[in-house]
Amino acid sequence: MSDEAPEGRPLRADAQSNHDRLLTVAAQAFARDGAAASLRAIAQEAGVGIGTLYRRFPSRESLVEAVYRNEVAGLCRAADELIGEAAPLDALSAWMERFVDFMHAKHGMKDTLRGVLTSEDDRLRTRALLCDALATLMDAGIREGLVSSGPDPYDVLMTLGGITLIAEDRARALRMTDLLLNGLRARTPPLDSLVVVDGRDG
Amino acid sequence: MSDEAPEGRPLRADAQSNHDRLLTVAAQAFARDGAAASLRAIAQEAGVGIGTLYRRFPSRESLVEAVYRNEVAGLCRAADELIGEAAPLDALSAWMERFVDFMHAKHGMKDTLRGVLTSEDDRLRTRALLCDALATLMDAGIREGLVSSGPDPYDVLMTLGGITLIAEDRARALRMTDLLLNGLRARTPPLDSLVVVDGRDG
DNA sequence: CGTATTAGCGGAGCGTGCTCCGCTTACATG
DNA sequence: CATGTAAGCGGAGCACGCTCCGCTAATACG
Repeated sequence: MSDEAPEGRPLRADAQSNHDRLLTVAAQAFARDGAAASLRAIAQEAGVGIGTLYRRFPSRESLVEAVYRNEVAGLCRAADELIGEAAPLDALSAWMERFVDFMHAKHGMKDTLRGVLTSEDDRLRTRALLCDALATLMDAGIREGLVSSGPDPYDVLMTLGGITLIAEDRARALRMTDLLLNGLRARTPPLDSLVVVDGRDG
Repeated sequence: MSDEAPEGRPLRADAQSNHDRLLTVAAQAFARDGAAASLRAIAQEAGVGIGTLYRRFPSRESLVEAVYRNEVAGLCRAADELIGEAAPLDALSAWMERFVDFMHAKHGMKDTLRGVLTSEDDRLRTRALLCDALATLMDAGIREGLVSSGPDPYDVLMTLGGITLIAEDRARALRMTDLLLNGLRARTPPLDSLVVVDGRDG
């Protein structure tokens, strides 16, 4: 938990220790109580004042993001592995499933996670990380002509995020993901290389 | 504002009057302050206690839903009109655009609107209304072979809802909607009625 | 009209998120 | 080691959402 190294000059020793303790306690609290965990209680359990918590993590999102940063990073790394293991569309599908499962596991943190995905705050690098991972997966599909080159990966990520935000159960989320995936597929073969032989009315 | 007629025995006269006043005041408050409008303030301005507000509208969603019920009903009615006016896919696209605009206008009410869309509460008929409207639009497309018959309209509505929840700006929401629409399209024309005449490599 | 019943009322009260600012103390410097 | 200073601390305080329950008065009925 000491792997946090904020930019700028290093934190004062006591501040760093408080920071680390907050993260540890917050991780436990979120796991135990869900996103509804009281920030006041977290601060108290970590032995700091509520003011200290808010100075270090100005928004609930920033705390959540810090707690789950490693997990998200793992999700992003998985994209590269999947590309090596499966056909592009399968890799894309599998990654989206992992994304859904990750978000689903954070049950009750939906409002917070929306903040993570949409915040303008540059310090929240998570969004950019996810976006890169998805772009990599899409590119692999585009190179093989299986995925349309039109859609912006960011839009796709947001749609995926929207799905996980609103879907109550995993099964529905996966069906919705399929819908999205279908929308991503390139229309093959190209229309102008085709002709109708047995048209039964248009 | 007196068009509210809850099921069961009619409200006592004073209760009905309070109910109506709450709706009027809430509509103004939401328009003025967004979803963040203080329910306490609304109750006070309507001249009732906070307890009364919560008894009549147990959740924030239920109040929001009541305030916007008419608007949503109009949106649903528009589906039928659009079917008469435009080709199925265009009608579907146009309706989705109206949906996006409606939600966008309710800026800041995203958490609340998610509740309206996902709540299990049967008294919130809004979701069913929207679902029916969307199903009608999809059916029109299915009959002409333009829309895939696979996807459940509810899933589609949820995806649309997810898009409007997470998209910050209208343009992005519309691009995401296009993605969804693309996922809904039937693969036309049927593959087994086609033959490649001028394939330039797959 | 008089009365009983019960639908309806309203605010005290608890726990929440978040801000603000006077106090404390770790660290650089001599 | 002594000291100045600014980085850091922490909780009082405010407004909020929501619940609970004793009080009030509208209505049904004789």
